[in-house]
Amino acid sequence: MKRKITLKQIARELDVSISTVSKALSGSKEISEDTTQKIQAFAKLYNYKPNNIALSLKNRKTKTIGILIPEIVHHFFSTVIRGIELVANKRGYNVIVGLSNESFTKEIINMEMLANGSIDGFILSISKETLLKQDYHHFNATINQGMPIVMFDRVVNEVECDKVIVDDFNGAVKAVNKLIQNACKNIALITTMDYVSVGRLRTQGYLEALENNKIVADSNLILKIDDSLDVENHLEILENEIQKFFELNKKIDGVFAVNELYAVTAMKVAKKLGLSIPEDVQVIGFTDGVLSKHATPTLTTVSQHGQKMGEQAANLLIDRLESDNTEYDQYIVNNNPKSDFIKLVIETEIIERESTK
Amino acid sequence: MKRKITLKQIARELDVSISTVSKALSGSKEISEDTTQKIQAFAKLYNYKPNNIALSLKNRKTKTIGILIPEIVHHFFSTVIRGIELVANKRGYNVIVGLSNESFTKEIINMEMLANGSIDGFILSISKETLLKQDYHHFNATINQGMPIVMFDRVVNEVECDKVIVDDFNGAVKAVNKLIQNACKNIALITTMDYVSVGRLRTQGYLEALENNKIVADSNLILKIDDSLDVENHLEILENEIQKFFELNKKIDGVFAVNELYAVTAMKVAKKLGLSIPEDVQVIGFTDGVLSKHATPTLTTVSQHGQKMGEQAANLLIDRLESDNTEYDQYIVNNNPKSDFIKLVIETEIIERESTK
DNA sequence: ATTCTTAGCGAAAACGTTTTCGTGTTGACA
DNA sequence: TGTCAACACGAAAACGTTTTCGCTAAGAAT
Repeated sequence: MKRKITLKQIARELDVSISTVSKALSGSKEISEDTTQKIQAFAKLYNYKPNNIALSLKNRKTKTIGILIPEIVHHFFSTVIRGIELVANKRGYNVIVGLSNESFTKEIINMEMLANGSIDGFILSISKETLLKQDYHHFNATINQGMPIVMFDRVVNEVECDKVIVDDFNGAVKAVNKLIQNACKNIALITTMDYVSVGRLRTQGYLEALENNKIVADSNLILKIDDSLDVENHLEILENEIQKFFELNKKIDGVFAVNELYAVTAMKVAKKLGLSIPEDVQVIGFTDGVLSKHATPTLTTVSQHGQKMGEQAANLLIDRLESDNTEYDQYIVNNNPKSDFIKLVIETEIIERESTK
Repeated sequence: MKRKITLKQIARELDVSISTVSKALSGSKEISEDTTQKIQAFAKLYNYKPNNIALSLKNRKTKTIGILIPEIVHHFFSTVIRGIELVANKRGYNVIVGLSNESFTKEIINMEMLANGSIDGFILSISKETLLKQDYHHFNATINQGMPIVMFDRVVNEVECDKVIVDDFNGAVKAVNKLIQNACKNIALITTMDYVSVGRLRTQGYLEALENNKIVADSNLILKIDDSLDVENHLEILENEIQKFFELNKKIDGVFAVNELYAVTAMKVAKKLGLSIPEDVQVIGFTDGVLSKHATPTLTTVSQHGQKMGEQAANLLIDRLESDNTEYDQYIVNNNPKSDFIKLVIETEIIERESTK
């Protein structure tokens, strides 16, 4: 087994100095043609590649991006990672992943583990617990140490940094508008109980669309699911809740759900109750994941373009990293309220499938 | 903005030497109580944390694991990552992710990007293209440089390293046995065309189970899908193929599919043809993903325990990294054919749901 | 009074780079 | 013959650590 070769070894072997080797390999014209040839050949033979860690230390940049997300077994988040990895790789960066598992503490631990030189900047989405606690000091502390952050999806005004969000509000408006255009008269909303997250914006969009169309919102038509409990593993509970909801509101002819799980479950229940989709009830769900594509009938959704979000976030971060750093420091030093942090809004798109007419 | 503070700065500020600061912070009893107190207080005040890159360079280990997988928007792979991240974090390691996107070249590029000091070892699953090419030199080259690799799921005998695999063969046997016990007489197999991957083992398991039960395999009951084309985005093609298959083989009363997509599509088609599940046809799919859980009816599956695979793989790798390295080097140097590389087999489990009786 | 310990600290090397600044040799030119 | 430029290369610093070794001074032991 031959360990990776270093400049020093090449130098010793070829009886020149380390500096000469370094220069020869970078093609400096300070070194004679002869020596350069010899050194390059030798290096190639032994497959010399500069040690990244040494470079990182010297350059004080790691060419690595830290991703910190609540969960990875999740269609949306994994598409975002794919987007980030795509442009990161293209631009010469690596990607290191940390999972907060929706926990405040794990989020902090992960940040501290990475913020000590391992990465050049963060791309993250805030954990539920952090959103509940409304404690964002760790983000600000990181930024104050000169490490840029780009937040996506679950963002927060209290932290000044670049952000990439999906237009939850207008996505919901579009969806509900579509149902209204499709002649739905009694549109139900299935949403989450906790109002901290993006769910709130989607609910607001629902209300806005109704109002715009001069429809009076009926609170009976709004079902709030307690998503603190682990729904994924207690599907019966979800199903029962939705079934009761349907039975209490027989007139429902349209459903807008804030995620695809609620949407497909609603379809399942509706079919069970003898309703046909889309004839009797039309359904639209937020988030375009695997479930939507393969449900029967296939589900019309509001796509969030996760991959695109990831790409944009990565570009934003790398642009910032590679722009003149003194500039960035200025922002921080001045604590300039109208500093030009960018907030990118990714437009949603309605993917029409069989669950709507 | 205050950049992260270093030992040197603390030393200068407190008018001691760098070594003294380092020792004081690590609680060396070489330093007097007084000085230690003073230094520790100062360090805490300025939130000193040692620079990871410098430590990596000094210790010649990064405490980082490289994961290289074909795809991340994929339930199985993301559960594996979750498992890896879990134990990695617990044992003080970070996790850096590279995606090969099923491409041989991207796999190599990614490996080279990471193998130059950025990580201590790899956990990877081989890309389809690499399996087709049967070119594994990059794996062996990496191992020869002293960097351990743990392969999972898609492994290959040509590379000597630790491996974690799921028992595809027996998983398939179990599944088909279950169908037979449930009185299925004509069990169809829906598998993939390319015989390189794990699909082959599952097919063999199917055949074995039939034979064990003295059932003669009928080649008409085997449908091979060409998975070189992008099935996910051309569901109609898949659906049509399966429909034709069903129409040609009316006697089918059981289906074993090598992945959940094929299984749910089979269910969809069966229902369309007026067959009820599980009364007329029973279905079992390999891989327990989101689709299975939410299909109607819910799908009985062979679970691969992805998270567990990830955990085992991570433990294997970290054990190797932290065991006396000279030992490991021995294996490589001697190129010992019966060297104790470990091959862990994760047992599959049948998750019974509504698609079987 | 001399030697020996020991406590408390600093200097320096090492990890693997890149880069700046010297330095010695050669040949040309006056 | 002496001066100078150009060429080819090496020494050393720097990035931020840890650790080994050495040094000094004070007190203990002889």
